Amino acid sequence: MTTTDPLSQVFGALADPTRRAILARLSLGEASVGELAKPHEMSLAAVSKHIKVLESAGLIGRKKDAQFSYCTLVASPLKDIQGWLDAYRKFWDDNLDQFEAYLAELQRGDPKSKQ
Amino acid sequence: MTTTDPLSQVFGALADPTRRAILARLSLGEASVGELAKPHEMSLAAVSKHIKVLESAGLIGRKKDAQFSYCTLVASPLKDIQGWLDAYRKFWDDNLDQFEAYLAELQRGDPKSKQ
DNA sequence: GCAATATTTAACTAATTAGTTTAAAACTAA
DNA sequence: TTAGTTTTAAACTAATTAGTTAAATATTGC
Repeated sequence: MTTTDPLSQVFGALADPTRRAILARLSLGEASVGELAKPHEMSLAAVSKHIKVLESAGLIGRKKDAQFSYCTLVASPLKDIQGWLDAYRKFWDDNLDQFEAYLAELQRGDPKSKQ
Repeated sequence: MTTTDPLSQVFGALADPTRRAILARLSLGEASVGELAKPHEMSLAAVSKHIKVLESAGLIGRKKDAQFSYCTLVASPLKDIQGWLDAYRKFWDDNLDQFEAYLAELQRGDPKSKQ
């Protein structure tokens, strides 16, 4: 990810299981860096860096309280990904597939489709 | 992306604007490596590598014909991403927000929601 | 002020990535 | 067979990434 366009940053941030696990944890509610680090086997500093990547991508927000840094999920970049995906949904959406098959049948004049 | 889990591979493949442009082109129909490379300023070899990354992630399929290699979009990994995203949709989907608010109102017995 | 806690930064290493140019491979057509 | 076309592979460089440990920073409570 040499480029810095926002979508690449978000996709890049999600391209790591530790970071996705952090987001999954945050979907249950805010947590401090230490709490987020606990389930992972790497050092706290490593998790701190992962959190920074997520923060740079806009996927988490932070609130400092005393010596703690509380993280919260920010979903808007995920919505952007959803928007990008929308252009491709027609390639896998079963309902749409069926609809297209139905249209194709109509064009062929296949009698099965007429009842 | 040191890890090799499929979701990380797909997210990683999408974390590059050249590769997303290639997918966008393929959404219009199959194309050879040369055709895919034409709009990009980098060398053909570089585009060939990008295509390989997309192929490894399962996002494109290939069909060899004479000296040409024709690429096609394979959308199933995008469907997997959609599935992953689904867990987070509630954090940004306005309709769902409204639906939840509606449910909450029902539970409260708020008279406004009853007609 | 001092000790303890929470987090980040610095310095470093090893691996990966994205690109280059050049060469090789596979095929076509004359 | 030879020349041209398409694509991939090899060898290389420069930059980035993911991790480490150790030190620094910031805050609390005594």
